[in-house]
Amino acid sequence: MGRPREFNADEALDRALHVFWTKGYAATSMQDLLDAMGLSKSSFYEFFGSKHDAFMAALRRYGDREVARLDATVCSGGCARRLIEVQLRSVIERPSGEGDRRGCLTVNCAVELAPHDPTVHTAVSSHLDRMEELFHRLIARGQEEGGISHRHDARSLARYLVNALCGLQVMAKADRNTQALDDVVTTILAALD
Amino acid sequence: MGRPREFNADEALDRALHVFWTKGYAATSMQDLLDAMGLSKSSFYEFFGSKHDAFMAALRRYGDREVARLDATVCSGGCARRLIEVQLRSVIERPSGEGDRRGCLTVNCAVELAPHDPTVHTAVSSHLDRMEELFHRLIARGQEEGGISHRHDARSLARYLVNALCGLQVMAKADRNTQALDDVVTTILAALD
DNA sequence: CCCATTTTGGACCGATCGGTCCATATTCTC
DNA sequence: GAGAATATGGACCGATCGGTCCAAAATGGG
Repeated sequence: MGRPREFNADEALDRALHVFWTKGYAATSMQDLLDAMGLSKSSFYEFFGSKHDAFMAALRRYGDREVARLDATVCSGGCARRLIEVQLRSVIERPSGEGDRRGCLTVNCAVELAPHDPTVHTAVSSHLDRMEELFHRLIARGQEEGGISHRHDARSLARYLVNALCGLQVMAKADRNTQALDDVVTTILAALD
Repeated sequence: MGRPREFNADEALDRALHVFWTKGYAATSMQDLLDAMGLSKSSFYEFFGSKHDAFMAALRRYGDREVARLDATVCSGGCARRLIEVQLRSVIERPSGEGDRRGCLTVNCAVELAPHDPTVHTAVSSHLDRMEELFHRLIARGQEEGGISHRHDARSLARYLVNALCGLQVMAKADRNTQALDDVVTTILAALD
């Protein structure tokens, strides 16, 4: 009953996600959002509540997706050591000149908003926790299978990798040269030997 | 000749730096700046040109200071390995509840602005380059003295440490728990053995 | 076909944005 | 103390900020 919605809510949220991801929260205006989402102000406020609400929805969707992606990787059953390498390299392999260098939305939010916005802080923490957990599982498996040494315990290695990954996200945003990033990944991975 | 300035330009810039560092560029309004710096709009625009100009001046001052600090550390002649550990721990040792979790302004800018602002990108690159260079010197010395192994070459280790440091800055902003950060630092440092 | 229900476009809101401008205030030189 | 030079306070600018509101439009059920 009632007038039917003229837009796809999922798609609209994805477009909002893309804008926030590219420009950051503060630098994104309502007009930016409405233009990208292709809906009117009243529809936006009806369905998303506020700029901040929409942002939180987008951030949570982003986190869930990233976690699901890593989860699928972990469950794929490939060589743990190799899967970790692929995960690290995927961060730096976007060609230097390419596009917006959006980086990782969670890292972006950790930097821009987490210190002052408890809601964002919670979402960021949750994402990092889940990433750490998945890496932990992956590393434990790698250690059982022998591809990863027991020099460090799995928990420490998981935390270490999350940290390294966040560092790489920053390096990629700063557009560091490819050779340097390659050195970094190689050195990071040596901790698994 | 002419009416004398009523404020200290260095001090005013430092106050602006503090605001940008705490709130980020976009979230800092002119009013925020004027309040913190204690000067009028006309004085601000007379001496700093624009919000963006003032920001760049603050960012460069910050970078120079951080580089000078690390340089002093490197030149202090202490045990290289130990100096590196201190440098890493200094990032995470601010009590979790304390203050604003401002992190590192260069990392903040790399994330918020570098992808879209060439001037910022240049300043960030310069800072990271100089940090890498100082770490390189420190590591090379540590390898000569024997406190750091030759398992990795000094250049790669320097880049690896810059990356790790940026990761820790993100973790600190996200207010990760102390135990986890400690694990990370320990694991990072193992690369020097 | 009419009404209840829901969505939509867009006018409108006060506040604030970064920035300009100028009259006034304060100094120094002569 | 007159006049050149510089600094300051604050009025003022158009644009934009995030958000509200309501009349018009579009649907389904009766």
